[in-house]
Parts: sequence; C-alpha cells; structure tokens
Amino acid sequence: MKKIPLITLERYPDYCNYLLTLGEECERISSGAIAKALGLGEVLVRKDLAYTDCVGKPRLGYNRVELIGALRSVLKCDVHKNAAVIGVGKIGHALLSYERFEKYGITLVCGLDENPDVLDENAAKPIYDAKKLNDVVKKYDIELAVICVPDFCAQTVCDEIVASGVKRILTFAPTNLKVPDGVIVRYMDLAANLAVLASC
Amino acid sequence: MKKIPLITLERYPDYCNYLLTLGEECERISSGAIAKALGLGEVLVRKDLAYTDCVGKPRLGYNRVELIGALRSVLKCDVHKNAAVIGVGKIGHALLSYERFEKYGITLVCGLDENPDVLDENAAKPIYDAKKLNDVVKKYDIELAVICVPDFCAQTVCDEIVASGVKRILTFAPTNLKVPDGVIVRYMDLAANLAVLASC
DNA sequence: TAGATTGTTAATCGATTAACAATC
DNA sequence: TAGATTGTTAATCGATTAACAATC
Repeated sequence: MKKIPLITLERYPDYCNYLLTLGEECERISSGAIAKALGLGEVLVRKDLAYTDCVGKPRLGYNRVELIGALRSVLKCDVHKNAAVIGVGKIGHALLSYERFEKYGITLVCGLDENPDVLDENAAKPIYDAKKLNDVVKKYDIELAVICVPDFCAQTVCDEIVASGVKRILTFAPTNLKVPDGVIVRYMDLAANLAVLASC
Repeated sequence: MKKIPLITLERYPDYCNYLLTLGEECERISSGAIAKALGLGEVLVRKDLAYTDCVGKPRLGYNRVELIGALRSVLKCDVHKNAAVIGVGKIGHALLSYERFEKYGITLVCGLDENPDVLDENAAKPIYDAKKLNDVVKKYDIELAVICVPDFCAQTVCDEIVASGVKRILTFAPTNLKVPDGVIVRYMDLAANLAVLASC
C-alpha cells in the first residue's frame, strides 16, 4: 500500500463531509459529481480515491456508504484517540467544548494550565495543573496535544509534550516549533490566515 | 510586479514572526539563517523574499528591519481593515477577544448572531443581531467576515455575507462554500486538521 | 450493444532544489 | 583580494490535468 500524499489526505475530510450531506437516497456517486461539488478536477478525485480500498464501477461510480467507510478507515476514525489541550485560555476553553472532533474518533478529554484559578479536576472536561502533564498523558493515553499557550512559552510547552511521549501536536501559537524526528506538528495560526486572506 | 504565489504568501507571516523574535542586536540576517530557523531550503527563502522589494546584499544578507517592513507591506499590515465574526458561540466568542489580529492591521470589531440572548450592542466588541449584517458592514466598513455558525447554515450565512458586499471569508464550518468569482474563502476546519494529524 | 464512468499512462504545470555567475 | 552570500538560470520533483483503453 503506497503512502498517501499529505495533500490528498487533507482532502479526505472534505470528501467525507460532502458524502455525508447526501442522504440515504443517494446510493452511488461519480467522481465527476464529487469534483463538481467540491470544485476539484474529476481525475484528481479519482486519483485521491484510488488510495482508499474503495473501487468504483465504470458507468455506476462509487458506492457512497462504502466510500465513506473507506475514507474514514484511512483517517482512522474508528480507532479512538484521546487529545488534551495545553493552555486553557479563551481558545483552549472553546476547544474543550467543541464537539466536532468526535466524528473523527477523537475525544478532547481534558485541559492543562499553569494558572491555578482555572484548574478544575472534577469538571466534565477536567483541567489539570500543567505540572501533571506526564501523569495525564499516561492516565488518559493521550496521543494528540493541542497547544493554546501564549507564543513565548510555546517551545517550552512543546518540549514538555514531546518529553511526555506525545508525537502529534496541533499548535495555535505562531511559533515554529523544533521537534525531534518522529514528532509531527501542524500549525493553526488564526491571525496569519486572516492576514493572508486579506492580502491575496 | 509579478503576482505572488499563495504558497509563498502563506510563508510570509512565518518569516515576519521569526524576524521579530530576533532582537535589535540582529541587524542583518542571511537567507541561510532564516531557512535553518524555519526548516526551509535557503534558495526557497531567497525566492520567496525576491517577491518583496527588499533586496539582500551579497556577503551581508538582508537588513532585518527593512525585510520585516517589506513583508508587512505585502501582507498589507499597515492598511487597517475591519473584520466581523458571524456566529458568536464559543469559538466566535474566543475570537472576539483574541488580540493577535492587530499585528496584521486587522481589527475584529464586532460579532453578529441570531440568538437574542447573546446580543449586546454596547459591549466593547458589540454583538449585533444577524439581521443587521448589511448595516454593520456599512457602518464599520467590514472587509473580512469570519463564519463561526453551525455547519447546516454556513452556506446561507455565506450568501448573506456575499450579498452584503464582503469579498473575503474565513470559515470554521466544515462545509464547502459556493461563492461568486471575486470572493475568496479560506477554510479552518479544526476537527479535520486534528484528524489529518492523527492519521498521517 | 452503446455509452457513461472508471483506472491508468502520458503530458503539463508549478514548486522546490541545484548550480553558478555576480558582487559586496 | 578572497570568500560568503545574493539573485538567477537550469534541473528536478511532485501534483494536477489530459488522453484513452477497459468495463460495467
């Protein structure tokens, strides 16, 4: 099984979301229809889908339900994963009550913060002292960390996360993080995105 | 002046942020140093910077302050722009108190929502009735709209935004938006990003 | 069967990297 | 001057699109 290019993987949630908007009355769908709905080329859609183990039938297209299953399988939606937010300010707090991660098999189980005022170990989504990072990672089997701390301490927090054994990091801090091989970082710089949008 | 590729433009905030972390004691910097700090190729850095009007000097590199200015100029940071959030749930609310947009010359001036319970026209960042979208866009000269409404009404809200004359839209809803030519949409799907991170 | 749609191979396009002359 | 670093031209790499035979 050939490795799926990141750029293809990044389109999979879009395919999933679109296919899910189509009701039960849609049993089969062609690459051309998907392409048109998402504004992509139809050959690109077929190339992307060819990485999954869902095969289309000439003349009939793809089975919608089967295709969703194949995409979700690549996205590992059926393997449950736990995530934690480090830094529970406004953004971190908003993420903790964000429900949408579940559809990809991800539960944001808790937050961690240095500020004693925001700690609450008994909440539905508990907020632990940042010093307990190692224990929390072990207790919940955290595989994904979301960094929502202020810019200046992002690298320090990142180092602690890496030391705790977590290998996947999503960061909202606009800082280029240095991580060892094997650790993957994705960046979500809200301000930069808005700035690029404004200037293009 | 040749059009700057989007992928280059998307790296400009990273260059800016890095250059700003260097203090006054750094007067000049080479493409190699920037490349190393950001994990890019040094020729790529020079290619990217060549789109700005900052020219480097062989042997000396680029003047740091001048380069920041040139990057900010392309990113139009010195042209002030107003933005509004449509949908003031947890995420929309967090964005309203997010200060980081200012460094790119963008002010998130207000929110709009359908829910009468969250409205507050007298707050520092007022929240208006969504019905007043046209008036708000005119009153504040809104150039950027951030969609934070639930998935199912994202397209409807998007259509209203387009009708109000706003041509730049950042959306947190995981829905492919149909917009007329000339309107640009950028997508910020938090859950999808975490899912891709988890599966790559 | 005929025709729509797939999967694949070849061509194109754009982005990155390599090579190198120019120059401070 | 000599050497580090730029800017540019050529080569490579990867992603997208075009063409088309296979097939349901």
